Amino acid sequence: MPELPEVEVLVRHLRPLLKNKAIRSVAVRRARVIAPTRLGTFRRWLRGAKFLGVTRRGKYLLFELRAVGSRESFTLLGHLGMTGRMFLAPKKSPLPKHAAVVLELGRERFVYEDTRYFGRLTLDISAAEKLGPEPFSKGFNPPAFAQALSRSRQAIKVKLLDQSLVAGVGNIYASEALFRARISPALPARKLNTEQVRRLHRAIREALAQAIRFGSTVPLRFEGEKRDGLFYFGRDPGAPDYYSERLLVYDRKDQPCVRCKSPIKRIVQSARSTFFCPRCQPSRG
DNA sequence: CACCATGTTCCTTG
DNA sequence: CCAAGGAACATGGT
Repeated sequence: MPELPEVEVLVRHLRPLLKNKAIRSVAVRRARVIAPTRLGTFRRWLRGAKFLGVTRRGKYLLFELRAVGSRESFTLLGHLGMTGRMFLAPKKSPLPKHAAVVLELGRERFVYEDTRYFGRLTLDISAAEKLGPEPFSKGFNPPAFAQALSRSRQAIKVKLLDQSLVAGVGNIYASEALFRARISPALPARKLNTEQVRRLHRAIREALAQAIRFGSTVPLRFEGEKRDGLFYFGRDPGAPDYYSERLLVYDRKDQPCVRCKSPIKRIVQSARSTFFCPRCQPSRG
């Protein structure tokens, strides 16, 4: 369930639930997800520590914690990879098959589960320090964006996945932003003109903001077992299905473009699917 | 069996 | 040193 909007919605959900809760015990069921932190180190730092807050940077979750009797706080870094989930569940509730880390909080437990184990929950925060600007920050502006694009011959769609360019855009919202900006995903990054850079800058913000708004509005079930193609969160049974109105091009191969009715095309770039409308997003023009 | 999947990192090549 | 491409990681759905 990754990409910035999903992480943002999750962080807003977890923040009040975790605030001031202390970790009574730590269970690491899959050591790879805490790497490169060692098991002993991980347990020593977390056991007894209290959650002060939760924030987001790109697709990362930053848990601020403080050890008992200490005035210094430290950061636990989370990432959901492709299939990660983080949620609170009642104490002794059945653990999912791929529960990777479980933190006992008293009446409740914090569960990080991840089917493919591509995600992380670690004390090594170096990955988050290499990220580019947050999409809603002043640091992400058209001139700086243009400058960053100007040195790359890569297709703009591929370049958007580079987290040092702008943090948080993933495979879904890269296609969505390019559709909104009416720019071909195959256009080399350095070929975008000033107007296109402006449109793309705006489209990225709009695609992400709209998704956050959507995720904040719809009832979500964070501990869900199954993905539902909606937010990749679980959803309450019977909740209305807004999926058809949510994503404009992603996963819509052969379906009519919402703007011009031409069939949406799927291409592969750097071994990943890209969806676009060949008429609204022409290679030239 | 084949192909697909929301991500990042490491290794190689130019 | 840098940019770019591809494999690897691990599991499940269709």
